[in-house]
Amino acid sequence: MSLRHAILGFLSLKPLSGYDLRKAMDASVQHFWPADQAQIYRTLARLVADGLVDVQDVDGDTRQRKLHIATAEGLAELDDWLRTIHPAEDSREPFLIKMFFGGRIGAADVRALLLARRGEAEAMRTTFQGIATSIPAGGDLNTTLRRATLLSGLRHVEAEILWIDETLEAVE
Amino acid sequence: MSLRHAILGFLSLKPLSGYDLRKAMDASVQHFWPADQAQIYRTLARLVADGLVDVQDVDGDTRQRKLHIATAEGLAELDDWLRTIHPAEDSREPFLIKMFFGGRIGAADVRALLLARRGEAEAMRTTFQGIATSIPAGGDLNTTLRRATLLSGLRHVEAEILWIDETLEAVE
DNA sequence: TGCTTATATAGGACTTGTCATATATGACCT
DNA sequence: AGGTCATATATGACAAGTCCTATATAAGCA
Repeated sequence: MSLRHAILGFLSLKPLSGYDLRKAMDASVQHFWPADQAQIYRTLARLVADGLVDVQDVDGDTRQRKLHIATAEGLAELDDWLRTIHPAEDSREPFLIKMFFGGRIGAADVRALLLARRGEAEAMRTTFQGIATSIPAGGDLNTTLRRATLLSGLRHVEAEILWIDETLEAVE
Repeated sequence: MSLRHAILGFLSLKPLSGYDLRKAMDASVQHFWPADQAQIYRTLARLVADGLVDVQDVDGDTRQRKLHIATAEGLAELDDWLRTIHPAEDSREPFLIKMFFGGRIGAADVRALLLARRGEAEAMRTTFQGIATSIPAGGDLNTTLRRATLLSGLRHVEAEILWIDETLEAVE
């Protein structure tokens, strides 16, 4: 249920419409929290119902957007969540299921799967590197942490590429 | 929808009851595909309805278990899936959302989150290392690939630990 | 003027997975 | 004989997310 808190996080920065929220998330946290448009609106509605977010219709504007503002309770809830130490959630890796039963399809086909994945990982590495170098190290805490979320993605694709090469060699 | 294929994979090795399946999955693929008991039984029922798995009641046995056997179509479906190159799925990392908005709670609390996560990652590294060393390298394709799924987990926790240390330093 | 695109919100149907609970029996122990 | 544990299967209620579709308006362009 982290979308709730991701949304509260964005609203803690400034009031946003559902539409803006979607764009903001796509532009920043998409690689570790891809958000579905329908889900954003539904979660927003839920947050409003729970009193963690206020809505304000914008009439003076050109568009009929609904500005969402985090309430004091919303911010308190966000900070509580941020400070809580949650155990790591388990991840699902369909690709590893394929590897686990790869014996059925033989080494050649397994190599093809690994190479395809390697290509994807390389592309992601390039993307992450490009964005990461655009954020200089040594900024304030916010910048440092936002940079860190990117580096996390980068470190994991790097590890993935290394693992693929290692596995490719083992399958040889 | 990979549980379907994970199940087909296990049934391709030998017929199993839902109960056995759960134990087999917990003992081998749990770290990349944790399976819920209810979900296993429901998916099994679905596979039977789809003609990919046959059921056989075991009467002679002490227990009233239902042996599940992959049909020819089931195995064909499994192999098709194994050979298909699927694009990597996006992962959700609640922890990174916390990092992204960590500026709200300050460096000290962020460090606490990172250290807690580091502890978990270290524990997982130890577990993975223990199991990985029990599987010697250089076996047949099946063994190599099963070892590879473990090494994948190991490489990723290693990367995670490195990233945590890097981030801890940046937050200093 | 008409076409397309971006803005903006929302509901329906569905899938996957989780959590709790129900049920029943055989095995083992005291 | 009674209690507990492992075996074995299954359902109900729910949460979270995906995909598709509907709706409406403003902006920009040809």
